[in-house]
Amino acid sequence: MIEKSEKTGITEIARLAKVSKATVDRVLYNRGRVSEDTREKILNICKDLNYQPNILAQRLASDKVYKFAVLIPKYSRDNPYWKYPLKGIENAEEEIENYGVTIKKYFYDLKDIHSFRKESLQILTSKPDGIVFAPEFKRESKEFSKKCAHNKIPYIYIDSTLPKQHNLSYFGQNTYQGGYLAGKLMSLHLKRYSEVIILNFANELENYPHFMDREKGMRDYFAHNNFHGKITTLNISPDQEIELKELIKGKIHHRTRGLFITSSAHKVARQIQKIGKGRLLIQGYDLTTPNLKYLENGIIDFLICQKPVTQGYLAINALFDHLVQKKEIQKENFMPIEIITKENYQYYLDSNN
Amino acid sequence: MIEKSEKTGITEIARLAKVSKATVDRVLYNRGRVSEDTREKILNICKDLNYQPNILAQRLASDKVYKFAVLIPKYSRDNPYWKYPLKGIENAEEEIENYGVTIKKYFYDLKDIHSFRKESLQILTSKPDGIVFAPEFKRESKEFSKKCAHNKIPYIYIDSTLPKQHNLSYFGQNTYQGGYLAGKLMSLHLKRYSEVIILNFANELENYPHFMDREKGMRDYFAHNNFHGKITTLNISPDQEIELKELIKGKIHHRTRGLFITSSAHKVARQIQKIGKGRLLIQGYDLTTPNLKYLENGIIDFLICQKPVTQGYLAINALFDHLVQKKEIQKENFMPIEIITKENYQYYLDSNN
DNA sequence: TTCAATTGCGGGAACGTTCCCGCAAAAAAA
DNA sequence: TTTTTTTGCGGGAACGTTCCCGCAATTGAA
Repeated sequence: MIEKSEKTGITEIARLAKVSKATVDRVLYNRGRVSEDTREKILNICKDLNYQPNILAQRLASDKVYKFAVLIPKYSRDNPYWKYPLKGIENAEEEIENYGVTIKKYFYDLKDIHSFRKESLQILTSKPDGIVFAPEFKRESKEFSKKCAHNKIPYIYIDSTLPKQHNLSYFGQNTYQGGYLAGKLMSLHLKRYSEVIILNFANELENYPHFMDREKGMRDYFAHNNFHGKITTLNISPDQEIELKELIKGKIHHRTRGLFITSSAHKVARQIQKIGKGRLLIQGYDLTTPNLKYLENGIIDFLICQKPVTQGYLAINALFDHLVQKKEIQKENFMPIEIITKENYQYYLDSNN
Repeated sequence: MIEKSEKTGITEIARLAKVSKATVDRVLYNRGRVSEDTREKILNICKDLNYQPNILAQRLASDKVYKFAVLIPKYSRDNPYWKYPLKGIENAEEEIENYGVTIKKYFYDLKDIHSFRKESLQILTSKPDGIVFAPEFKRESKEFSKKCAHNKIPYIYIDSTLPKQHNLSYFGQNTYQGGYLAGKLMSLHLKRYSEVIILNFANELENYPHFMDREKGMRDYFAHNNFHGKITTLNISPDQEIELKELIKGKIHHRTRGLFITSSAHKVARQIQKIGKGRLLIQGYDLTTPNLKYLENGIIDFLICQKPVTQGYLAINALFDHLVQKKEIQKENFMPIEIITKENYQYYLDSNN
C-alpha cells in the first residue's frame, strides 16, 4: 500500500514541453493542427521519458466502442468441436469487455454453404472493427476476405487458413506436422511388416485439406523412417455410418496393428469395440466428449489435439492487441500439437485448451 | 464506433437510491458509516442492476499500488529450467502493470539453503501484498509459509507443493502422472522381456520428491499393465558426471530397450551419443536448450514438459485475480503434461509454454 | 443540562486520458 | 487594404471510480 510513484503521464509531458495536454494528445495520435516544431519537441520528450500511455485511462476516457465479429461453424452433438474455440472466444470477451469491446458471434452450418454467405453478409452490414472467422469454405471465404479488405476491416483466420490472403493473422493447426507426429507414435508400436490403416471420414478429400494433410504427414513419417509394412487408406463417407462396421472389419487382418483416423474417432471406436480391438493402436483427433468415452475405456489410444480453446482466445486477443493496443501481430500462429491419452486427458479438460 | 450504451455505474446506483456516490462506495467496500437501511437499499439496487464495477476506473482512481514478490531458484547454464517460469512471470507483469501492480523478483541458489532463508526474510521486510514462491526446500518453505500467514500475506506455490499448508493456490506439475504417461509411451516400444533403466540424477532421493514420483509413476504403469520385463533404478549423483559414461555402459545390455531419466536428459544423452544409442528409447524432462540439441539429433526421443512458462504466468495472474479482482481462486492447478518430440518441439519454443 | 464523541452522509478533487469548443495569430483571398 | 480561412494551441468537461474532508444529527458522558 504505497502511493504510485512515476508520473510520466501526458500532463507531465505537456508541462515539460510548455504546451497543453490537448496538444500532446494531438501529436501522439496525429490529429493534426500542430506545428512541426512543437510536434518534434513533444515526440522527443516522449522518447526521453519512454512514455507509455495508460491504457486504463485511455479506454475510460474514450467513448469509442470496438465491435468485433466472429464467424465460425455452429457446433452440434454430432460435431462438438466448435464448442471449444467458442469457449476461448468467450473467455477473451470476458477479459476485454471492460475495455469497451463487444463481440458479436455468427454461426454457419458446415453442410450449408449458403449459411456462410448469408452470415458473412450480415457481418459486413454491421460494420465491425475487426473479424475472426473460420474459412472452411474456400471460395466463399476468399470472397469474404476480399470484401473485408475492401471495407478496410482487419480479419483473422482461425482453425484453418488460406494462402495468399491479406489476413492479419492465423491461429490454428499445423495439420501436416500433427500427422507426422502420429506416424512417430504409431511406429513405436509397429513391427517390421505390420499394416496400418488410415481412415478419412470423407469421400471427396479435396474439400477436407485437414484430412489430406494429416494422411500425408503420417505417410511421410513412414517414408522418412523406412517402414516396410503396408499402409492402406480408407475413405468413408460420413453417411455410410451404418455399414461402417463391415467396412472396417473387411480391412483388418492379423498384421494390422494401427488405425489412424484423420478426424474424430468416436464412430469408429464404437464399431471397434464391437469387433474387438486386439493389438490395434488407435489414433484420432480432438478431445471432444464422444471421443473421451473411448479414450477412457481404452479403445482409443491417442487423441491429437491443437488447443481449440486457445485458438479462439488468442485470435480475439490478437484483434484486441492490434486495434486497441496498436501492437504488432504475428501472422502465423500454430498451436502446439498435444498428445492426449487416458493418462493425461484430465489435465486438458476444463482449463484453457 | 458507437457511443457506449449501458450506464450502470456507481452514479446511477446513487441516483436510484437517492444518496451520494460516496455512500454507495462505502456500502460496496464495507467502509462503514452507513445505516443498515440505506445499506440494504443500495445492495438491492446493485443486485437488480447486476452491477459490475468498472475495474479500469477503479484502478485508475485508486492510489493503491499492489506489490507482489516472487521467490524462485535462479537459473544457470547448468540448470536453465527456471528461466521459463520467470518468463511467464514477466509476461504477466507486462499485462498487469497498468493496473498498478509491481512485481519484485528474488532468487535463491538451489545448492544453498541459506540463500533461500535470506531472500525470504528480505521479502517479509518489504511487506508485499502477495507472494509467489517455489518451495524447493521443504522445511524452510514451511517456515516461510507460516510467517506469510502470520503477516496475513497470501502466498502461492509454484512448480512443487507442500501438503497441509494454507497456500492460496498451487500451479505446477503432477509428477506422478507424468511418470505414468512416460510408462505408457515406453511400453509401446517394449517387447515381452525387455529391460528398462530408470535414472535419477540424485543420491538422496528424499530431497527430490519430483524424481521419486516420476519413478513411481512409471513403475506403476508397468505394474498395472502387467509388464514382465525388468526395471532397474540407477541413482547417480550430479557430481559423478565424469564416470557417467562407464556407469551407464555397465548397465546396458542387449535386452535394454528403454532409458527414463527423471530429470533433464542432456548429460546422459551426451554419453549415449558416444556409446551408441541402438534400440534404446530415451525419455527425459523439460524442453531446455541443452536437451533440445539431443532431441533434434534423435538421441532423446521424448521430453516431458509441464508448461513452465504458463506456471509462472498463471501464478501471478491468480494473485492478481485474488487481490485486485477479488475473484475466487482454485487451490490445485496442474499443468497439462506435454509430450515433446523432434516433430513438434518447434511449436513449444517461443510461445507461452 | 452541556459538551464531546460518534454516526450517517454529501461534496468534490483526483486518477490519466479523450475530445469538443473557442480563440488569437497567421495566411490566403478579396 | 479588409475579410475570410486556416493554423496552432489552450481550457476544460467527461469517463467511473476512490477517498478525503466537512458537517449536521444523534448519542453518550459528565
